Amino acid sequence: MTDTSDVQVDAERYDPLALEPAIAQRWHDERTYSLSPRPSTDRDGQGTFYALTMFPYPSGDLHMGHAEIFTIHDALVRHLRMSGRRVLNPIGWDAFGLPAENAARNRGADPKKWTYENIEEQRSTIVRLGYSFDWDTVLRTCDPDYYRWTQWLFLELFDAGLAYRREALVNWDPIDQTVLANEQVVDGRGERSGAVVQRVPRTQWFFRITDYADELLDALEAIDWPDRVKNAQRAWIGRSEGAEISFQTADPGPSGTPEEVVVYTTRPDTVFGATYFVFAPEHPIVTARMAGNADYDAFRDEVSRRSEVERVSTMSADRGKRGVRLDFDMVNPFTGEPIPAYAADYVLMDYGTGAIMAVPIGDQRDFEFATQERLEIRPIIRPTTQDGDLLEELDPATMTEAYVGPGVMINSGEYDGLPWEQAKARIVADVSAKGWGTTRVNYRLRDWLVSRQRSWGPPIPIIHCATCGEIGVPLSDLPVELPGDLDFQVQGSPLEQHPTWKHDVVCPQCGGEDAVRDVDTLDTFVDSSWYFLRYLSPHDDTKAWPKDAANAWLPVDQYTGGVEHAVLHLLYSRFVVKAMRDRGHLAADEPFQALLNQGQVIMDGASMSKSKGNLVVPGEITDTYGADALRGTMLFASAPEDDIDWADVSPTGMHKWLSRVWRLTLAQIEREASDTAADGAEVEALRKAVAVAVIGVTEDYDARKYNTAIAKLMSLTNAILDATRDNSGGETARDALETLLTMLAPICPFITEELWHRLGHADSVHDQPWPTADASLLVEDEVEIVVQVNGKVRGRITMAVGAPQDEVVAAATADCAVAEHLGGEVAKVIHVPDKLVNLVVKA
RNA sequence: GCGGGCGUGGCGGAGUUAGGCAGACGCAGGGAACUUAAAAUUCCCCGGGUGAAAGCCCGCGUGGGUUCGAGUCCCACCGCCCGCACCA
Repeated sequence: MTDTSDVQVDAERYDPLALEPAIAQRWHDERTYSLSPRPSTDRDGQGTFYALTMFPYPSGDLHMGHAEIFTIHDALVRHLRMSGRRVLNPIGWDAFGLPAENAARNRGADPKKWTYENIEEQRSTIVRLGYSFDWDTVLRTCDPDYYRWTQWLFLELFDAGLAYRREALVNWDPIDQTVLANEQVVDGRGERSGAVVQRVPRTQWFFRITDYADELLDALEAIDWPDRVKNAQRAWIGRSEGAEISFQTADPGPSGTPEEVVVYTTRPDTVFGATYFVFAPEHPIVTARMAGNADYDAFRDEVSRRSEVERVSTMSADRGKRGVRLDFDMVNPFTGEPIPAYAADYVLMDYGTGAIMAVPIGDQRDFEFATQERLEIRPIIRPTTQDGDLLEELDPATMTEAYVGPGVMINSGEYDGLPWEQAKARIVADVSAKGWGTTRVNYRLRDWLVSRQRSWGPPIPIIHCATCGEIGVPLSDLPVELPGDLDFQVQGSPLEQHPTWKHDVVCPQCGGEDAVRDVDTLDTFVDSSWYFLRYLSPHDDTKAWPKDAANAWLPVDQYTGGVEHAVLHLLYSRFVVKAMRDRGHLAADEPFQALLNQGQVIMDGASMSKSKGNLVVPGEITDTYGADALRGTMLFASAPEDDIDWADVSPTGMHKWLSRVWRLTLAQIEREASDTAADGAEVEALRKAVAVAVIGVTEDYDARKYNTAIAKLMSLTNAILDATRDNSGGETARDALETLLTMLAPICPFITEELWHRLGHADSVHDQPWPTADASLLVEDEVEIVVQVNGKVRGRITMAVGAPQDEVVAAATADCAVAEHLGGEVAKVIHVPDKLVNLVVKA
């Protein structure tokens, strides 16, 4: 700061730090942006807009990523309000989760206190940055009056048969003694402990999201989301069409009759090439037959324990496959031949049926395993071109990879000579006719594992009764509250090891005392899968949300957030909405109609982190240049979807521009106060500049292109400067400034509010209607026409609007600069009226 | 490997929806005015080559194609980024 004590300053300097905090606090304390009437009482969807931003996780103060998402979102929201929409713009916190528990475990913190302190810190930063949230709708997923309804949601799904318990292989961290979510496993190791994660069987709760696989896939067509997110969900769901075919064991087996084993295949046409058979190592038929075989147990244990690490650490193509020959054969139903059975790590128990017919000629994985184990590779297809012309026969002795192209069947009995698509259809039909199998659709998507051996989450509201089994806690007993005296220093789950919590219960159905609470909590993604519904009535203690309000407000019109949730939160929320729709609690098919993925804020090409020493926090920028400059800098840097490298941007430049706006406005007020305000010679140019700016900036706001909107506002600022350079400027200059402030308000809410008041307005700039342009100012009598010769620009001429082609050509050929290039006869003329004329000359 | 996206000045980026003046707007840099000086502010220059200048030539990853005309459309290739990854 310069020392101004002995310098006479003409005008007050722009000092955002002096004016922003008071305005920010007033907006918060007076609930300036609360929606009234409340959404829960609103019955009319007309003119309403539900703007949602992914709620923050309170792991510390706000970081630059939060500032980016909120800044984009707030510009959208403030613009919509000025355009006359009633906007629901809620905020809350995704407040359950692992970091609070880790803070408790490592530092002895109380997770509740730790969480609420972080929330308060984030809240004050959000307020300071001027984000216009509705402070009446605040929710925290760790509040009992929120998770009460998360538990209700669980019980709804339980009643519907969509929540169930079964044994599954889960990620087990042997150091922390706990199950980890997939996203907590990085490169096969526990995110926190660094231990190699094991796959262990455990009985867990699941949501039956696979019931909705088809709808989750098909309904993507109708929502306005970025393609990369839709594609990620399509890949995650992974629909494939094929057939199930039943094979039999070659021997009678324990029961005296051959056992049936069903395989799934997308290439039933290649069944004659199935020269061996592979089971997943955990397949029940194999484990039954290999029981007591210590070598096999060792093999199976090693495969299941190491598979996760290998999956991420090695390219699949480079990795050898591990398998063992089993002591029995299977029979290929089409050839009647016995084929050897194997168990191998490349067949997964939880996809398809956990067993495959192996066709080395036509499947790369089978080809690799067959080569490795010296198994027969039988050609059953002769390659053809796409058009069906025969190519050379395959020679297994010299092949280096499986053949997956088109062809006609050979060595395939009655199907010989058929093109492969026809063979596929015939074989599928015959499989059904003979009772050997059926067509089948399979999904990569697995059911959603929701239970966690954690203690900072909603307890699963189930009581296990020795007599009645799994019984839901009655609604009147919700919430099942977390005890306040958990000991986070214990090994394993504090909730499970609490002295009384688990056993202090009777069966709600039979009243029996031989009952215990479920000691697991729900995944934090369950909390966030429905919070956008709770925003409609966050304090209602009679229901999770009002159905009619949900029908009026859903789907969310615009959802803004990071792409890291492409297949987790965004898929889970879609499932929950569809399930709740089918339970009759709401009408919408989808939670989020439109999605905007903002880019990341990085530093010097790398993601920011404390350990890299490249961390910039919003507070640092706000304390130097103010919130307006931070917001403007972020929006000006690039389109919302693109990453921002903070090393490349300039809050100084933004501050300089805002200072210029400040000075121009104060100069206008000065002129008006001294009665010298009169428009100068540039008045027409300024009026036109305003009209051009209004049209362009409005288009940019509608397209969410805030970077170019700011560029146009800067141009308008320059036009005002030019028009008032001689200290002239009356009505027109005031109008231009007011238009500028109005259109800048969604981006820089503080300086615009302050200057708006200084210009003599008692109301808020944020309550002004969005400006419209006087289009008549843009009607011209003359236009500049670009003259090209053979497509190259050679000159420009000024013509009357609507000038006919012959006049334009005459003027163009008369232009000396153009004439120079007219070496020959004009063979052709391309005339785009009022824009361009291209004279084509023969060489 | 499969799927998706992106390549424009020293830098961030405009322009790509609909083919029609490439480099808007800014940052960084250079010069000037004002000032005792500095800061602040204001003005000028700022893709490469050539030229005193006007201008001319080249230029949007590379190579082709379509077109009167291509950063924009089509084909091939190169590079980078992001998903998924033994899913039968």
